[in-house]
Formats: sequence, structure tokens, C-alpha cells
Amino acid sequence: MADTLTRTFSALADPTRRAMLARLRRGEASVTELAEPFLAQMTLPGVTKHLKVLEKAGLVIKTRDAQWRPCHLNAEPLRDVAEWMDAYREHMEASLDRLGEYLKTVTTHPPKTEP
Amino acid sequence: MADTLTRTFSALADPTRRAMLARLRRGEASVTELAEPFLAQMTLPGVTKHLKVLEKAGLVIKTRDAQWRPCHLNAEPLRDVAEWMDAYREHMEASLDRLGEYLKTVTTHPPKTEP
DNA sequence: CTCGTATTATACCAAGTAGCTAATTAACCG
DNA sequence: CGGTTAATTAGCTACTTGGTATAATACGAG
Repeated sequence: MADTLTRTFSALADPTRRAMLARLRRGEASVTELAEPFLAQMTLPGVTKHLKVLEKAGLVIKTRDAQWRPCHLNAEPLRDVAEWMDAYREHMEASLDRLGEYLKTVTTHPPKTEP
Repeated sequence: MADTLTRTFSALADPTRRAMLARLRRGEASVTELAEPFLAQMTLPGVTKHLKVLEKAGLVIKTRDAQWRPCHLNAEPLRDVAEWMDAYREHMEASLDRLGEYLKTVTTHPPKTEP
């Protein structure tokens, strides 16, 4: 279909999927566990579809335990993204400069948690 | 339409658009200059459409100079991506470990050029 | 084996995206 | 003004995506 980077980026281009990844950061979860926070807005098959996108991108690995499919995070594809972004590091800093020199006095930006 | 992160990720989820960004890393370019490497596979209006996606994501800023529209890179949205990825840094390292300890002996991976 | 729960697969629809060609706007140059 | 270049818009087709509902499969408990 497409190259790894494209698959990874398009998998990440959805708030639901990013939220699912954020959930998996806290540990393994079955499909229903994973789906639970979204069932108000979406049906289970909908969640499964999103999950499949993440799986194809290699961001999620599904194992088997009886009738459950415990899913866990695989951040390996994100390393390719990080590598790709490396080429833009200086441009990011440049855009920072453009935003204002005063930001430079604060040498580090505090880590934030993803919504 | 969608949140910033989603727009950014989906803008990046296309090899042509990533190549356009890579070109802009080397400096400003007009639309035709930007389009030139792709005209074998794509028409100019096609390029314009991609450019508009990048523009809406804020990754490209278009200015005016007579009948030319010089485009330049704006890496600022990428900082949001970098920030988002920060939360997965430890998982990336963990996935590295899982892939095999032998990879750790090769401390650096050779830099690649983006297609 | 049968029932209930967990999960996946199939079929379908609405909406969005990517590409094309052709036509249009905008700005320059003579 | 008329011609040329740069870039965009419009209108079309084909494909993909996100969602639904419904059916099918898999497993554990009785």
C-alpha cells in the first residue's frame, strides 16, 4: 500500500487513535477495555477498525489470550518518525526564534501530557 | 475541521508532501520550482492541492512576489509533534531493547535521505 | 452440547481525498 | 492593449475512510 512513514503518519492522524495509543502507554488492554472510553461516540466495530489501522502501522501488537486480544503498544515505528523529524530540528528552533527571543531565556520547555 | 495535531499528521502522511517539505528545507521556492520534480508523475494543479494541505497545516507559508508565490517552510507545527512524541520516548527505547540488544552496540544509525 | 460474552468479518453508505483536464485569474512585458 | 507566464479554480471520476448494522466466529462456563 504505502511506505512505513506514510502508514505511521496516517495512523497518527486521528484523535481517537492517538487516544488509544495514550491508553496503551499505561499498559496492555483488551479491545473492549480499549474501546470503553469511546463507546459513547462510536460503536465497537468502529473501534476495531481504528485498531486495525494502528496494527497495520505496527504501532499496536495484538496477542491472544482465550477470547481476548490483549493489545500493547509498539513504539518502534515512532523511531522512524523521530528520525525523520531530526532533519527539521534546526527549523523548529528557527521558528522558535521567530516567535520571540524571550523564549530563549527559558532554555527548556516543561514536558506536557498529551490530552 | 480538525485539531492541529491531526492536520499536521495527515499533511505529513503523503510522500509527495514530505518531499516538498524536504525541498523547502533547502530554501524558499516558487510553486513551479516546487512542482518541478513531480511534474513527471503529476500535474501542476495536483501540486497546488498538496501545497494547500501543507499550508492549512501551517507547515508552509506562501507569500507574494509579483506573479510568483514564494513558499517557505514553517516547522512550528512540528514542535507540537515533537512534544507529542516526547511521551513515547521511553517506549521507543523499550522497543529498541526488545528488538535485540545487539542493536545497542551500533550506537548510531546511518542518516537517511527522505524520498 | 448450549448459552453468553468477546471479538472479528461482511456489507453498505456518506463523506472526504487525489488525481485529471479545461477554464480562469493575476501580473508582468513589449 | 495583447501576449505570456504563474498559479488557482471548477468540474469530473475513482478510490479511500469512518461509521453503521448485522452476521459470524471463538472461547469458557454450566
